[in-house]
Amino acid sequence: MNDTPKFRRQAPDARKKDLIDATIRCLEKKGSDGLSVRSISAEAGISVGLINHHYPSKDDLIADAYEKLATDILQNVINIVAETDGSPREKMSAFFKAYFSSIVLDQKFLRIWIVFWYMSDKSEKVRLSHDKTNAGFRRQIELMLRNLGELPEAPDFNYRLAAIGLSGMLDGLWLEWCLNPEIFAPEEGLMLCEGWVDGLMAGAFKL
Amino acid sequence: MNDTPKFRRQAPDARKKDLIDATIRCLEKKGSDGLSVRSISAEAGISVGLINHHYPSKDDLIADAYEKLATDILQNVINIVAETDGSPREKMSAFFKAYFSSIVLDQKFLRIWIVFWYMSDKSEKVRLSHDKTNAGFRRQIELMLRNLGELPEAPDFNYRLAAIGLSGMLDGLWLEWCLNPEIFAPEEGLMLCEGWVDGLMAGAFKL
DNA sequence: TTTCTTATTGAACGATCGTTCAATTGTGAT
DNA sequence: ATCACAATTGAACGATCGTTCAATAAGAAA
Repeated sequence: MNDTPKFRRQAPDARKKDLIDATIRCLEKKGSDGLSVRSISAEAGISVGLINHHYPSKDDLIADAYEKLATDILQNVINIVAETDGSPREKMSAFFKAYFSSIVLDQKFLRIWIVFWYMSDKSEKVRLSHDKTNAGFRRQIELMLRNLGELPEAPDFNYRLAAIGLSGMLDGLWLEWCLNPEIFAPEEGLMLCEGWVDGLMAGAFKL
Repeated sequence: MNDTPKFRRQAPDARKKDLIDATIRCLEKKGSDGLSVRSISAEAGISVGLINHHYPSKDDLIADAYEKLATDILQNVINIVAETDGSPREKMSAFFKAYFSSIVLDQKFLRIWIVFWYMSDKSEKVRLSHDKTNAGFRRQIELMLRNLGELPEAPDFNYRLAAIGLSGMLDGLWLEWCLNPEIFAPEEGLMLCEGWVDGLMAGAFKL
């Protein structure tokens, strides 16, 4: 009679990938209102029950989505830096340019991040995803600063402390721009970070 | 027979103050789990219905609590700076010292702030409280930078841009320290900010 | 003491939440 | 073509949410 199937079966791994993507899309579009299993399953085009078939709880899905999105964003930036041939200083500039583009500087990301942070307070799983991705970001910053610091013309400075300062400034500017993009332009944020690194290389800080 | 009253009446203003305080205490203690009217009313020692008698909705109470807490914290810092006699540069240092003390740098505040940010996405009222208090913070930073810039030995720099850079660094370090206090010590954050201002006054940045 | 105002209570309501599970059905293996 | 497995469905459950509102009673005014 009716030979159009009511649903399509998928292998667990493929379905989980779909669910993760749907979760990210859902949080992008609806923010904290997109956090419910019904909202996510509607976005994924599947029934409510399927989420708990593939995940022990909603929190595990959120944690996976967190890790996927954060890793993707960082990887996008890293790829752009890797494609740039040049000195460590030029690579740092390439990093800033990518960071202050819509690859990172996008209000939808803060909208999602707030939900992740909110969930981190409730769920151990989400907090673990947070810690892992945060460490990856800081490691990347520190690596670039180390390459800078090993140049012959570079003054002595504390790599760890410099990485904290720079990622603090990056995070802070990202946060503030997302909270209110009218306060300053992305290029101004970029200029502030370039200036900070110039100051560092000129020995203006005692680190 | 029983002459101990079942409850004590309070004037609306006094009761609202109690509710605001209870909300802040509740969010401090329980984070996002302390957001419900039942949780808040239990903390305040009153019945569930009373909140909606004094506030049209829960969001209005949250917005009031946001504004109260943010204003109080900023005021505490301003008071300490005001008590400090000295040059604009010394006042800036007093500000940093207060900022990197538990007056501002306290994990419980981020826990509360995440709830506020989370609510900002849902409630226009909460977002207004956020915008207002954020502007007050930035205004204070810019004022101190202006006092610095008007010194005869100061180089020319853009006050607005400098305020964005400094408050970005302050916000970012606050956020990162609260997310994971083991990454760096408060004194290190203070040192980074002092170094940034020293660089600014030495003309290391082109702002 | 009596009256009147209104702050306060707490049960009730409808909505929504995450999760469960028996029934269904797509799909590859036989 | 048939079987067996398991991916998928969707109704149902109990918990919790914010809000409403009729009943109550505290406390000032008369």
